[in-house]
Amino acid sequence: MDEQPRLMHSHGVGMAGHPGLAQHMQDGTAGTDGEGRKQDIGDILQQIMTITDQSLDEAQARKHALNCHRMKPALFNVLCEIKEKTVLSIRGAQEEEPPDPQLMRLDNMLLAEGVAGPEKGGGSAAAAAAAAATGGVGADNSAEHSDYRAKLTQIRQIYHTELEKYEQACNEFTTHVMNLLREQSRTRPISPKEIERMVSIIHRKFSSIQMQLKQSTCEAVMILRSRFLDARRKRRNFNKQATEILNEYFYSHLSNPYPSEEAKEELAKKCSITVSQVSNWFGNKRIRYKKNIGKFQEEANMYAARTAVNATSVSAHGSQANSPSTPNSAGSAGSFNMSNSGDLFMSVQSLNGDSYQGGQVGANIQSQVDTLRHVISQTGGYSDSLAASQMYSPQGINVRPTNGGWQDAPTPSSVTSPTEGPGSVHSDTSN
DNA sequence: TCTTATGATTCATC
DNA sequence: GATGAATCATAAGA
Repeated sequence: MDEQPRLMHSHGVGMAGHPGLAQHMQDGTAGTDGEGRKQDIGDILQQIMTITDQSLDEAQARKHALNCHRMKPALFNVLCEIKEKTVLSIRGAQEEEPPDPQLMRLDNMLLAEGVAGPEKGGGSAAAAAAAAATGGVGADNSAEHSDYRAKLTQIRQIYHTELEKYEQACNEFTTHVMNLLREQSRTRPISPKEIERMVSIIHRKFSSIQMQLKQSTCEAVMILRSRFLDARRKRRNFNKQATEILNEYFYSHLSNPYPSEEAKEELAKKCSITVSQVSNWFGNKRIRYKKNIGKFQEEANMYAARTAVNATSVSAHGSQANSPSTPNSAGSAGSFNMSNSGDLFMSVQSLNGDSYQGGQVGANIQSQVDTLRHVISQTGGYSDSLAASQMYSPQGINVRPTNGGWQDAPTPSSVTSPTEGPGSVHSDTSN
C-alpha cells in the first residue's frame, strides 16, 4: 500500500524538470489533467516494478501492453537521461585497472614451469633445470625425472582443460547476457557502453575464477616439485666401484686431492655420477680426512698399496696410467719443484725408517710405512727403487698455495701416492 | 633404537 | 666460482 506513493514520489521527484517528459506532456499526449498524468505514470511504474512477480506469459503480455502504452516513449526518454547520468558516474569508476601483480606472478610461474604457454614437452625444461640445479642426472634420477614430467604433463592437461572450460563458459555467459541486454534494451535504455561494462564485469568474475585455477595449479606444481626435490635429496650411497674409484684417486693424489675439471669429469664418467657429486665427494672426503686422519689410515694404506701395484704394473707394461690427471700432478708438476726434491722426498733410507725422524710423523706412522712396505712386498710388484722414487713425505710442501689449507693437515707419509712425488714430475697419465 | 657413515646443502671466505 | 666448515638427512649396521 505504501509502495505506490513512495515509488511515485521518488520517481516523481526524479522526473521533475525532465524535458523529455515535459515535452511529452505539453504535446498533450499525456492527458489533460495533471492528476491523471501522475496516475498514468504511477500505473506504468507499478506495472514495471511488479513485472518480475508475474508469470512469464503474464509478463510477456504486460510487457507488450507497456510497450504499446502511450506514456512509454516519454518514460523511455526520462530513463535514457537518468541512464546517461548514471553511466557518467560509472565511467569514473571504470578506470583501466593495472594488472594484478599476484596474477602476474602466477602467470610467470606457470610459464616458467611449462604449465602455461606453448607445449615444451610437459615441463621437461623445468625438470631439466631442476635437475641441473643439483647436478642430478644419474640413472636413478632419470626415472624420477620422467615421473616428474609425467605428473607435470598431467597438471598441464588438467589446467588447460579447465581453462578451456572456463573460457567457454565465460563466452557462453557473456553471449547470453548480451542477448538479454539487447532484448531488454527494447523496454529500457541500455547503451553499448553499459553492455561493454557488463561484459567486462563478467570477464572480471571469470578472471577471478581463473586466478583460483591458476593458484591451485601453482600449488599442485609446488607440491610436485617439493616431492621431487625431496626425492632427490634422499641420500643414496654410491656403489662400491664408484667409491673405490674415488678413493683411489683421492689417496693417489693425497698431496693435492683437488681434481681438475677434466679429472672430475673423467671420474664422474667412470663412477656414473655427476661432476657435482664428484666435487661433493672430494669436498667431504678432504674435510673428513683432515679431521680424522687416524681413522683413514687403514683405508689410505690399502689404496696406496693398490695404487702402487697398479703403478708398477703400468710401469712394467710401459703403458699409460688410467688415473685422471690432476692439475699439479700433470706434466708441469704444478707447484712441485724438483729443485726442492731434497726437502720434499724421502730417500730409500728414510723410508726404511733408518734415518727418517719426521717430527710430525710419529711411530705409528712409521709402522704404517712398514705395513705398507709389507703390503707392497707381498704384492711383489713394488721395488724399493720404485718406492724410493715415488714415495715421499709431503711435509712442508704447499702444493696448493692459493688455498694452503690442505697441507695444514699432516699427510701421512705412508699413504702418499706412488704416482706422485718425484713422479709428480711425470704426469699420472704418462707414468 | 642408537650410532656411525656418507651424500647433500648452506654459508662464509678467498 | 671453488673451497672449507658446519650441518642436515638418511642409509646401514650393531
